[in-house]
Amino acid sequence: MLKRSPSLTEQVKSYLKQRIIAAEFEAGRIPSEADLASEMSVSRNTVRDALSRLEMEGFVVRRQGAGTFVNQHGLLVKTRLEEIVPYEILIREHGYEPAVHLLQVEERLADPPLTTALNLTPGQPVIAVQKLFLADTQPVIFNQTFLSPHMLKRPYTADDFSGPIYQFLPKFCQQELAYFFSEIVPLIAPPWLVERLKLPSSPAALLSLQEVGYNQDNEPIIKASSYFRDDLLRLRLIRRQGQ
Amino acid sequence: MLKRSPSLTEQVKSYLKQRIIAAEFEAGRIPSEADLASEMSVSRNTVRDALSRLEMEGFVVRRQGAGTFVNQHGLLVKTRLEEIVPYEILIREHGYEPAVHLLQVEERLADPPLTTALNLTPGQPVIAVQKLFLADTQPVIFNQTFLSPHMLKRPYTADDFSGPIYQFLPKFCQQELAYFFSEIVPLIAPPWLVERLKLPSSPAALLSLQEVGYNQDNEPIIKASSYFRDDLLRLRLIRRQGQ
DNA sequence: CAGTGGTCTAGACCACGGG
DNA sequence: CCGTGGTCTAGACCACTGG
Repeated sequence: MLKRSPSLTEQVKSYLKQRIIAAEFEAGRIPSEADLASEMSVSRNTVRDALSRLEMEGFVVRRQGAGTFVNQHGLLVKTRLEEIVPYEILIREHGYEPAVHLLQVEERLADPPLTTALNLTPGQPVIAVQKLFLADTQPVIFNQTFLSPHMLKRPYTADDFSGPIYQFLPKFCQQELAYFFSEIVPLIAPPWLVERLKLPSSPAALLSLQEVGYNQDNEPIIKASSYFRDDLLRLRLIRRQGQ
Repeated sequence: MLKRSPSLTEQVKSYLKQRIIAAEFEAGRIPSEADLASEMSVSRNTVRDALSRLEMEGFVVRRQGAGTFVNQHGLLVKTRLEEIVPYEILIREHGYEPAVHLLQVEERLADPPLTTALNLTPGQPVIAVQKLFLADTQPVIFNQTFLSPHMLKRPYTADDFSGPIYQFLPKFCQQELAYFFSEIVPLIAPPWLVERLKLPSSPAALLSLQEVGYNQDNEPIIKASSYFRDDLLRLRLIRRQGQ
């Protein structure tokens, strides 16, 4: 427990997470911050940072004066929408075996809303990537992603898009995806989505995520639309008091 | 800038937020952490905590080696789903004048799913509260909240439910709402919702939030279902890399 | 290279919980 | 009352950005 890079805080966090998942703590009670600090020979602040993140993620609850405890409810639910997670993982955590079909990778002209969202000049092309995610052979997520080819630092083939876009970006564009800005939109599946997702009944309600991704310099770099079958997947979220 | 409670961090945060909104920073550049610290005579850690929160909320971006900057994109969007915010505020920030109709407050028997969610024993009653939120006289949110009457420390009247439930809880139950655990569900409005929300067309897609609220002791205390007209309101979210 | 944010430490005091 | 988490300080070193 002395290396750098994962940060110390990160190491402490994953160590504790591991012990929590292994149910190593009696009655869900986690040792005091001071004890953990001396046990791992780090400062109490480092332990506190790690515990804060675990609390944000719903793994523990802290009560002033009483102690820190495992959050049984939070443990049951692993996938939370406020975190960017590969859709494969989301599918697996719902109990299905995930698969991805790369449907299409093509360059085309950006339409005006896309031009605005990505800060392009009119008439510029975009790369459009379409993917279909399966859960145990059933289609569950349709995803369409757009990015500007002028970010590319080296040539690509369609196959390079088979993984998550935020793994493509560092490799081919020397960009990092810092965050997504997402709108959650319910909709009645239009015919083309009924067909793509092989929806059993129609009309069917779908959840859609309309998002713009930003890099570290806070510039919009990708636009993505995803459509979820809600009968097989459920998006979850922890909401806290603001301020 | 020396009082206690709100915490120093909180004071620094709202001071900076204020200056950001007033666009007081040249070219969106925020002074260095060291400068801010000495300017306000607090430690750099306190400044950093405040900036971290502002970053989480999308108000600023930080770049190692470069500096801290106002996030223009984040400023445009004020209401974020991961924060518990009164629906009135959400409606106002969408540009409408909010209003609330308290439709019903009644005690009834808890059905089995509710019994499970709130950890009740079968046959126990619950208080059911129904509210309708209007945006400029148009119905936009229908909300139904359930809580167990055995938490009540003193008698209530229906009117006591006219504000947000998390203002009722401290007063009447000596409980604090720590967080909501929420599922986001799209649905096709059933007839009773078409009627309640006066939906102009049918079938219409709605967004629904199915949530369970927990207190500081991590016990479930309320269950709430909300239904949003998505043509008037849009739920937004910032998603970041996990880990 | 100087200046920035990122991480970590050691120590202090406070507010609250529960016995 | 003691032990817990909550807050804050002062100082250190590192990694990175930009000129």
